[in-house]
Amino acid sequence: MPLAKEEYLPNISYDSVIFGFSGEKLKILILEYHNMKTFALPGGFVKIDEPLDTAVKRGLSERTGLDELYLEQFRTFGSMERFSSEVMRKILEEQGHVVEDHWLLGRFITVAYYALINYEIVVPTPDKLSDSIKWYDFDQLPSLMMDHNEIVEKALDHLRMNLDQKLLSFNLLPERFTMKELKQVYDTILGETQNRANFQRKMLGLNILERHEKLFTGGSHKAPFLYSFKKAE
Amino acid sequence: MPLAKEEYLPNISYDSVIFGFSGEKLKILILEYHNMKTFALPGGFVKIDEPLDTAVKRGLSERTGLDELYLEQFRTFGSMERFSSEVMRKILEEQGHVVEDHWLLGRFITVAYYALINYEIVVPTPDKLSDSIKWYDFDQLPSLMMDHNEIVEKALDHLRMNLDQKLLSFNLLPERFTMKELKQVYDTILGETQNRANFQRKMLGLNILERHEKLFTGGSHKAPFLYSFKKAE
DNA sequence: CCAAAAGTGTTCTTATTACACCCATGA
DNA sequence: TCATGGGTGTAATAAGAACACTTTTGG
Repeated sequence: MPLAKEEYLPNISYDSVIFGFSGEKLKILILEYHNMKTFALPGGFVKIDEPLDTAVKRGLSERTGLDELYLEQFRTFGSMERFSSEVMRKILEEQGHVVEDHWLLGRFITVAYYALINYEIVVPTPDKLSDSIKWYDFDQLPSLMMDHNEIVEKALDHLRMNLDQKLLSFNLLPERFTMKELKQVYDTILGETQNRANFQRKMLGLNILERHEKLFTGGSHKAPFLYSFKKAE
Repeated sequence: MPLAKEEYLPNISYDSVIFGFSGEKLKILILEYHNMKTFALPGGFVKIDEPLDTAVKRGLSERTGLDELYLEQFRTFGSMERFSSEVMRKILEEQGHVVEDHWLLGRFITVAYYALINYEIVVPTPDKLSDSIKWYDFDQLPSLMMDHNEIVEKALDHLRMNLDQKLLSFNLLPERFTMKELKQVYDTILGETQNRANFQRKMLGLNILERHEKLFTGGSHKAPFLYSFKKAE
């Protein structure tokens, strides 16, 4: 029996905003409940004896197949407006659960996390209550259940802050990458085009990059250097 | 019956780091459990139908007598190490509660908030489980229960970030204040002395201050201007 | 007239920005 | 030798830090 009452803490959930990037567009992982036209962020619950962080990692690993994800907690949402038992009731009925007094119908306080990954190396897997999970372009998100649209906005605000220090942790780029690829990550996430020359100088000035051999692509132009993030310090 | 099981969400608590300032030292509000030599941050629990933010405001209002406090949520702590039922058991026994299977002995995920107030206008009131609550100098905190020392450190990190925008919201200074008083707030919270001339220029440059009449203290020196924060925009 | 504290100026240094220039590459 | 993209240079401006100078005040 999945989601048994005895296994989980009641009234506490987590929701995760999983940003995906692969060269050009910023995407977000959204799941859809079976036959419901109801969209939501991938989330889950915390087991009785499980650390919160572990619960989130477990849930994401199940849905993306990735371990070693860099997750950042950014906010906990606990208003009453965010709770709507009607939607949850329909979802449970659709699944054939006994609905009266089901613990999932209660009010939940949710801890929100975000992650950033390369969506090309991920095959999303739906959870027990939903039947589809897909990447959506960030600027074409459907309307999400409860306060999930608000959670996405707040997540992006946090992602944009101090991107420099975070990019090291996200394993978003290949081991070795060009300055152009790195700039493309910034441009997409920040939603604005940086100046090429100044971006290069700023990145090199941060002293977090190591320069390697040049990359010859066959294009009729100067070959760019490859870089990698410096290990440790 | 206080803290009845039916009234509150289980497994969820909040803890608050209440910074106090009044001219020179930064202090923190710490409570001590009866006869226990156990020190803790003031915290509390969320009622079944109560928004999280409201619960925190309620708890703080009970302990400081202040409403309209500006509270900022900064992190949620959910590890297993933070939970130690031994300490809680002793506290409950001391109060004469029936201890076996008490809901407060379970594992708690706690949402942490901080606030900053003028400690001279506050008479702290202990909560139901403790019998004393006092201001402690920030640099002379006792060892706190569970992970509360860690929570204090993290709170200070967040308080120090973007202090400019927050000072408006904290009702810390009197309606009208001198530049010297404002600088003293910064110096104390940031733990380092700012340059007087540059501080003045920076503050005036932020365009959040209104200049009023001069303050004549009787001191044998130039009288400083009084300032207030600009309302709205 | 003096000391103390407040206000303002000056200079030096360090980011940030915008744009120009030269170099390597393959067709 | 040309177009393309990549690397570096330069000048203008803005922001920050350090310190000096002048003004106001009461004794």
